[in-house]
Amino acid sequence: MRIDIPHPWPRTEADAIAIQDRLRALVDRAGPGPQDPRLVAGLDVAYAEGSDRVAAAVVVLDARTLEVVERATAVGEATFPYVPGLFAFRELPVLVEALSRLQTVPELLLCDGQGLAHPRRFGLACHLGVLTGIPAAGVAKTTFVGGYDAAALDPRRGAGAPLVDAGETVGRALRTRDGVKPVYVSTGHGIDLDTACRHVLALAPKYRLPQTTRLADRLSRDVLRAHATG
DNA sequence: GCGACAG
DNA sequence: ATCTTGTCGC
Repeated sequence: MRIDIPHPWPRTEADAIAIQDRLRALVDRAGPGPQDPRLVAGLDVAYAEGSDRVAAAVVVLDARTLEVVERATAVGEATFPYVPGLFAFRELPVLVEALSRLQTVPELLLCDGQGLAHPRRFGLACHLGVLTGIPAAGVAKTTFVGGYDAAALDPRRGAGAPLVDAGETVGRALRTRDGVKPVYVSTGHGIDLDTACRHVLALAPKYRLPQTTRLADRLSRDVLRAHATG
Protein backbone atom coordinates (compact mmCIF):
# COMPACT_ATOMS: atom_id res chain seq x y z
CA MET A 1 0.00 0.00 0.00
CA ARG A 2 1.13 3.56 -0.68
CA ILE A 3 1.02 6.11 2.10
CA ASP A 4 1.51 9.83 1.62
CA ILE A 5 2.61 12.14 4.39
CA PRO A 6 0.56 15.29 3.65
CA HIS A 7 2.85 17.73 5.41
CA PRO A 8 6.49 18.83 5.38
CA TRP A 9 8.59 17.17 8.02
CA PRO A 10 8.80 19.47 11.06
CA ARG A 11 12.15 20.67 12.38
CA THR A 12 10.89 22.42 15.45
CA GLU A 13 8.44 21.56 18.16
CA ALA A 14 6.26 24.49 17.15
CA ASP A 15 6.02 23.18 13.60
CA ALA A 16 5.16 19.71 14.84
CA ILE A 17 2.44 21.03 17.11
CA ALA A 18 0.99 23.08 14.26
CA ILE A 19 0.75 19.91 12.16
CA GLN A 20 -1.04 18.08 14.94
CA ASP A 21 -3.45 20.95 15.40
CA ARG A 22 -4.24 20.92 11.71
CA LEU A 23 -4.60 17.16 11.21
CA ARG A 24 -6.70 16.76 14.33
CA ALA A 25 -9.71 18.00 12.38
CA LEU A 26 -9.43 14.96 10.11
CA VAL A 27 -9.81 12.43 12.91
CA ASP A 28 -12.93 10.29 12.84
CA ARG A 29 -13.84 9.60 16.45
CA ALA A 30 -17.24 8.11 15.74
CA GLY A 31 -16.32 4.84 14.15
CA PRO A 32 -17.82 2.36 14.71
CA GLY A 33 -14.99 0.64 12.86
CA PRO A 34 -14.61 -3.02 11.95
CA GLN A 35 -16.87 -5.20 14.08
CA ASP A 36 -15.45 -8.56 13.10
CA PRO A 37 -12.09 -7.89 11.44
CA ARG A 38 -9.93 -10.68 10.15
CA LEU A 39 -6.69 -8.76 9.62
CA VAL A 40 -5.40 -6.78 12.58
CA ALA A 41 -1.94 -5.22 12.60
CA GLY A 42 0.33 -4.50 15.55
CA LEU A 43 3.07 -1.87 15.20
CA ASP A 44 6.13 -1.11 17.26
CA VAL A 45 9.54 0.51 17.04
CA ALA A 46 12.82 -0.47 18.72
CA TYR A 47 15.70 1.91 19.41
CA ALA A 48 19.47 1.47 19.54
CA GLU A 49 21.33 3.03 22.44
CA GLY A 50 24.33 4.81 21.02
CA SER A 51 22.75 5.98 17.77
CA ASP A 52 19.55 7.25 16.21
CA ARG A 53 18.98 3.95 14.50
CA VAL A 54 15.41 2.70 14.76
CA ALA A 55 13.64 -0.40 13.54
CA ALA A 56 9.91 -0.69 12.94
CA ALA A 57 7.84 -3.82 12.70
CA VAL A 58 4.29 -4.48 11.59
CA VAL A 59 2.75 -7.85 12.31
CA VAL A 60 -0.59 -8.72 10.78
CA LEU A 61 -2.59 -11.34 12.61
CA ASP A 62 -5.74 -13.25 11.85
CA ALA A 63 -7.95 -11.84 14.57
CA ARG A 64 -9.78 -15.12 15.04
CA THR A 65 -6.87 -17.50 15.33
CA LEU A 66 -4.15 -15.03 16.31
CA GLU A 67 -1.96 -16.64 13.67
CA VAL A 68 0.58 -14.47 11.86
CA VAL A 69 -0.58 -13.59 8.34
CA GLU A 70 2.21 -11.22 7.33
CA ARG A 71 5.16 -9.31 8.72
CA ALA A 72 6.97 -6.23 7.43
CA THR A 73 9.89 -4.24 8.82
CA ALA A 74 11.97 -1.16 8.12
CA VAL A 75 15.18 0.29 9.53
CA GLY A 76 16.03 3.97 9.57
CA GLU A 77 17.20 6.96 11.56
CA ALA A 78 15.04 8.81 14.06
CA THR A 79 14.09 12.10 12.47
CA PHE A 80 12.93 13.90 15.56
CA PRO A 81 13.97 13.93 19.23
CA TYR A 82 11.79 12.26 21.81
CA VAL A 83 9.43 14.89 23.12
CA PRO A 84 6.38 13.79 25.12
CA GLY A 85 3.39 14.77 23.03
CA LEU A 86 5.36 14.73 19.77
CA PHE A 87 6.22 11.08 19.95
CA ALA A 88 4.66 10.34 16.56
CA PHE A 89 7.22 12.44 14.72
CA ARG A 90 9.91 10.12 15.98
CA GLU A 91 8.29 6.88 14.93
CA LEU A 92 6.10 7.79 11.99
CA PRO A 93 8.61 7.68 9.09
CA VAL A 94 9.95 4.23 9.81
CA LEU A 95 6.50 2.89 10.67
CA VAL A 96 5.06 4.22 7.42
CA GLU A 97 7.94 2.62 5.53
CA ALA A 98 7.22 -0.74 7.13
CA LEU A 99 3.49 -0.38 6.46
CA SER A 100 4.11 0.44 2.83
CA ARG A 101 5.88 -2.89 2.41
CA LEU A 102 2.79 -4.80 3.45
CA GLN A 103 1.09 -6.89 0.80
CA THR A 104 -2.15 -7.19 2.72
CA VAL A 105 -4.25 -4.28 3.95
CA PRO A 106 -5.07 -4.54 7.66
CA GLU A 107 -8.58 -3.67 8.80
CA LEU A 108 -7.31 -2.27 12.08
CA LEU A 109 -4.03 -0.80 13.30
CA LEU A 110 -3.05 -1.23 16.95
CA CYS A 111 -0.32 1.19 17.93
CA ASP A 112 2.06 1.15 20.85
CA GLY A 113 1.08 4.43 22.48
CA GLN A 114 -1.88 6.79 22.72
CA GLY A 115 -4.59 7.92 20.39
CA LEU A 116 -6.91 10.60 21.78
CA ALA A 117 -5.44 10.24 25.27
CA HIS A 118 -2.99 12.95 24.33
CA PRO A 119 -2.67 16.60 25.42
CA ARG A 120 -3.82 17.82 22.00
CA ARG A 121 -5.97 14.77 21.29
CA PHE A 122 -3.69 13.65 18.51
CA GLY A 123 -1.44 10.82 19.60
CA LEU A 124 0.38 8.38 17.34
CA ALA A 125 -2.72 6.25 16.70
CA CYS A 126 -4.65 9.29 15.45
CA HIS A 127 -1.80 10.38 13.22
CA LEU A 128 -1.31 6.93 11.74
CA GLY A 129 -5.04 6.49 11.26
CA VAL A 130 -5.42 9.80 9.43
CA LEU A 131 -2.40 9.09 7.20
CA THR A 132 -3.47 5.60 6.21
CA GLY A 133 -7.22 5.95 6.37
CA ILE A 134 -7.25 2.66 8.24
CA PRO A 135 -9.11 2.44 11.57
CA ALA A 136 -6.52 2.74 14.34
CA ALA A 137 -6.38 2.59 18.11
CA GLY A 138 -3.67 3.10 20.68
CA VAL A 139 -2.74 0.61 23.37
CA ALA A 140 -0.35 2.16 25.87
CA LYS A 141 1.46 0.59 28.81
CA THR A 142 1.24 3.77 30.88
CA THR A 143 -1.09 6.73 30.92
CA PHE A 144 -0.13 10.05 29.44
CA VAL A 145 -3.10 12.30 30.02
CA GLY A 146 -6.33 11.16 31.59
CA GLY A 147 -6.75 9.90 35.10
CA TYR A 148 -8.91 7.08 36.37
CA ASP A 149 -10.01 5.64 39.66
CA ALA A 150 -7.55 2.77 40.05
CA ALA A 151 -9.02 1.72 43.37
CA ALA A 152 -12.46 1.36 41.84
CA LEU A 153 -11.32 -0.61 38.82
CA ASP A 154 -12.53 -4.17 39.18
CA PRO A 155 -9.53 -6.53 39.39
CA ARG A 156 -11.00 -8.96 36.90
CA ARG A 157 -10.05 -9.23 33.24
CA GLY A 158 -12.44 -7.29 31.07
CA ALA A 159 -13.05 -4.53 33.58
CA GLY A 160 -12.56 -0.95 32.48
CA ALA A 161 -12.51 2.58 33.83
CA PRO A 162 -12.73 5.80 31.82
CA LEU A 163 -9.63 7.92 31.36
CA VAL A 164 -10.76 11.47 31.91
CA ASP A 165 -8.80 14.56 30.98
CA ALA A 166 -10.17 18.08 31.27
CA GLY A 167 -13.63 16.65 31.80
CA GLU A 168 -13.51 14.59 28.63
CA THR A 169 -13.33 10.81 28.34
CA VAL A 170 -10.27 10.23 26.18
CA GLY A 171 -9.77 6.51 26.62
CA ARG A 172 -10.12 3.57 28.96
CA ALA A 173 -7.98 1.72 31.46
CA LEU A 174 -8.71 -1.85 30.39
CA ARG A 175 -7.85 -4.88 32.48
CA THR A 176 -6.65 -7.69 30.22
CA ARG A 177 -5.57 -10.03 33.06
CA ASP A 178 -6.98 -10.66 36.52
CA GLY A 179 -5.20 -8.58 39.12
CA VAL A 180 -2.68 -7.13 36.67
CA LYS A 181 -2.15 -3.47 35.87
CA PRO A 182 -4.44 -2.46 32.99
CA VAL A 183 -3.47 -1.25 29.54
CA TYR A 184 -4.65 2.14 28.34
CA VAL A 185 -6.74 2.09 25.21
CA SER A 186 -7.74 5.13 23.24
CA THR A 187 -9.34 5.68 19.88
CA GLY A 188 -7.07 6.71 17.07
CA HIS A 189 -9.25 7.05 14.00
CA GLY A 190 -12.35 5.46 12.54
CA ILE A 191 -13.23 3.32 15.51
CA ASP A 192 -15.10 3.85 18.75
CA LEU A 193 -13.73 3.07 22.19
CA ASP A 194 -16.01 0.12 22.94
CA THR A 195 -15.13 -1.59 19.69
CA ALA A 196 -11.43 -0.92 20.16
CA CYS A 197 -11.48 -2.35 23.69
CA ARG A 198 -13.37 -5.42 22.51
CA HIS A 199 -10.66 -6.18 19.97
CA VAL A 200 -7.83 -5.49 22.40
CA LEU A 201 -9.35 -7.90 24.88
CA ALA A 202 -9.77 -10.59 22.25
CA LEU A 203 -6.18 -10.14 21.12
CA ALA A 204 -4.87 -10.46 24.67
CA PRO A 205 -6.23 -13.84 25.85
CA LYS A 206 -3.15 -14.73 27.88
CA TYR A 207 -0.82 -11.81 28.44
CA ARG A 208 -1.30 -8.23 29.54
CA LEU A 209 -0.43 -6.81 26.12
CA PRO A 210 -2.26 -7.86 22.95
CA GLN A 211 -0.48 -10.43 20.83
CA THR A 212 -0.16 -7.86 18.04
CA THR A 213 1.93 -5.60 20.26
CA ARG A 214 4.02 -8.43 21.69
CA LEU A 215 4.94 -9.84 18.30
CA ALA A 216 5.69 -6.44 16.78
CA ASP A 217 7.85 -5.58 19.78
CA ARG A 218 9.85 -8.76 19.48
CA LEU A 219 10.24 -8.46 15.72
CA SER A 220 11.41 -4.84 15.84
CA ARG A 221 14.09 -5.76 18.38
CA ASP A 222 15.22 -8.73 16.34
CA VAL A 223 15.51 -6.59 13.22
CA LEU A 224 17.45 -3.91 15.05
CA ARG A 225 19.85 -6.47 16.44
CA ALA A 226 20.28 -8.18 13.08
CA HIS A 227 21.00 -4.85 11.43
CA ALA A 228 23.65 -3.99 14.01
CA THR A 229 25.27 -7.39 13.78
CA GLY A 230 25.06 -7.94 10.07
C1' DG B 1 6.69 28.46 39.75
C1' DC B 2 7.57 23.24 39.89
C1' DG B 3 7.22 18.65 38.56
C1' DA B 4 5.62 15.19 35.41
C1' DC B 5 5.79 13.58 30.85
C1' DA B 6 3.28 7.82 25.33
C1' DG B 7 8.15 5.34 23.54
C1' DA C 1 13.04 3.34 24.50
C1' DT C 2 17.45 1.02 26.71
C1' DC C 3 20.75 -0.72 30.57
C1' DT C 4 20.08 -5.67 33.48
C1' DT C 5 20.12 -11.19 37.50
C1' DG C 6 17.78 -13.29 39.97
C1' DT C 7 13.55 -14.51 41.73
C1' DC C 8 8.77 -15.43 43.09
C1' DG C 9 4.62 -17.57 41.22
C1' DC C 10 1.38 -20.20 38.24
